[in-house]
Amino acid sequence: MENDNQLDRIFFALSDAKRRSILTELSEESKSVGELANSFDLTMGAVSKNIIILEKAGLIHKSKRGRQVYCHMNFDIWRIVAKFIAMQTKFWERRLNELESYIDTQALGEKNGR
Amino acid sequence: MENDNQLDRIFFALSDAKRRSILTELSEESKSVGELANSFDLTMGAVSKNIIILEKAGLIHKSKRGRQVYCHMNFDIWRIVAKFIAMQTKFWERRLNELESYIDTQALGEKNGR
DNA sequence: ATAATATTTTCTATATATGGAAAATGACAA
DNA sequence: TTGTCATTTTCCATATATAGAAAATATTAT
Repeated sequence: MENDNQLDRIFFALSDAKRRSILTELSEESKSVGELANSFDLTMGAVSKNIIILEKAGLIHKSKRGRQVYCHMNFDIWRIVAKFIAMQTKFWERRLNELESYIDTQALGEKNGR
Repeated sequence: MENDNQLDRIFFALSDAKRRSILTELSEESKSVGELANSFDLTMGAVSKNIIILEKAGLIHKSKRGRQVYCHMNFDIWRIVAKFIAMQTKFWERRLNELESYIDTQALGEKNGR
């Protein structure tokens, strides 16, 4: 299963409260590494490293504006997580399948709209 | 956030492909530690340790039948994961909130029905 | 060119994760 | 009781994660 490593990286990235907080901030709005470092009690180096973990998991992506690096949430990656949940949970299966196809159409909209 | 450690444990438990495979097997049917050890190329000790990680995350629970320890999937724990996803993903928020209340009623049914 | 700013990388130390092998525990059977 | 089976625990070695501090890189400003 080639996709397994991707899930490994996603779930590992999510297994740390600091990284989840970073994601929560980024789900509000995109921020630079420095802005994120101010929000958390961490050096810039530490934040930078955590951001790389989130990036390798595909949960965020970066863009340069001047000397600042802005981090943006990748909303459509959550489709993979939802698919995994659907596989585990018999009860919700039908409901999550609906959700999944909804996400698929949203992901398309994302690619065209942003 | 007292709940953070719980999420840490859940996502960390899910960050390993072997443990996810164990969960997939258990979502089909409950199995003993030995049966699980046969399915994977691991010693019983190693499987036992991974099962403890899944247990501490609340993803499974155990029951003894004779000298065998049977592992059962905890379906309702996924509610917490779904809630986290909902917080991150603006687009699906409304859909996931529906899902969440569906899960809440299912979780109640679980407690009475099993 | 030089300085200042934002970020990444390197170095270092500490902590945690992992699994095998073997000892220990617990439960049943004769 | 003694032996056997299923599981857990301990011990050990190896690998990875983490963050701070300082050096390196890249970009803008003077």
